[in-house]
Amino acid sequence: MNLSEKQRELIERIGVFHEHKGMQPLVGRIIGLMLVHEDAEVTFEEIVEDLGVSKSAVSNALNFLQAKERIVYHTKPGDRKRYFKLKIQNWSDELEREIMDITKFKEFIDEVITERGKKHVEFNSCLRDFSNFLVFFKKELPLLFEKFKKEHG
Amino acid sequence: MNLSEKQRELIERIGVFHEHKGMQPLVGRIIGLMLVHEDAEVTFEEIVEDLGVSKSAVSNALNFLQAKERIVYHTKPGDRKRYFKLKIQNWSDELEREIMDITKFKEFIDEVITERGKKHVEFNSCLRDFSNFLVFFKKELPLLFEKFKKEHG
DNA sequence: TATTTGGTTCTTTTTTTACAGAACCAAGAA
DNA sequence: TTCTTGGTTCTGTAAAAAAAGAACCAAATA
Repeated sequence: MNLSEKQRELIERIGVFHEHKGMQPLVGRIIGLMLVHEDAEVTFEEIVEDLGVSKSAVSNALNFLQAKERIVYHTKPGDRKRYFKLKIQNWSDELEREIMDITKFKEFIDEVITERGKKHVEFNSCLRDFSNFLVFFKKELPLLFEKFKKEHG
Repeated sequence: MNLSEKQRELIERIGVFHEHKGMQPLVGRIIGLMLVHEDAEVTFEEIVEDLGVSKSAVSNALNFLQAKERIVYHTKPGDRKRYFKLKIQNWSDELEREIMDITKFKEFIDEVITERGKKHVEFNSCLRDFSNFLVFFKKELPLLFEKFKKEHG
């Protein structure tokens, strides 16, 4: 698509952001490219050209993104190319899942609580407090998402 | 402290959980050890012995955890050793920060919106929707944390 | 049937991460 | 003053992650 310097740099920053979430560099950059691309969709070879990476790397990255349900592709009649685009409709669900994953730490805390001796009363009580907070949080979070859906979308 | 097989295994799982957040393996295991340890605090050499790792690795990991304000240490009179423990009191603040970090993605979306052409109306409108959701979410999240603090702690 | 296209898979290479080991340093203790 | 202790720093290295490259495959085309 002949990206401007500004676009390239934005793609890089979006890439780094996703690296921090544990994604591999190219995966993040592909997300960036799809966001920035004027057509909002890209083909396999466009990625290879625009990001200057190998076919194998692109193949793996795209399959990963599909497995994670972050992208989908469609095809056009008489054209064997796949046109990939982001599944942005489900981003709020994605966000909810992501936050819920963080709260899975509660499982460990509870296990620690039952496993620990009674010795350190204050520490144990801190752990219980946080566990209780997570119970509260896990209950409230979905309500928050619903609230928005009612008020808006 | 002579850890049981069960404790070791729990430490490993807590370690892996933290690896998924981008921490390096040893850092996660140290957090696990501090959680499981009956004294709720550990010394430098205890970590070296219990986790079977080098002094340099421990030194780096502990300095990292201090820089991130995840641990603190105190000393005992006539004892040069440092006793490290988790700052668990601030875990809910930590969680709030962590979630807020995720929502920083809004900055990129907004930048993408201003940078993109008007061509793909639906895609653009999806982006705006999600950006608006994040505005809502960033406003509501702190209220949720406050709500708990009022109702409980 | 041979060739091109779009993409996959397998192996190799490069790069980065995570840690080990040794030398080192400062503060007490002997 | 020398030695020990608790910890740091620097350099090397093993292992893992990320990507390259080439061979490959299936579908469509010539």
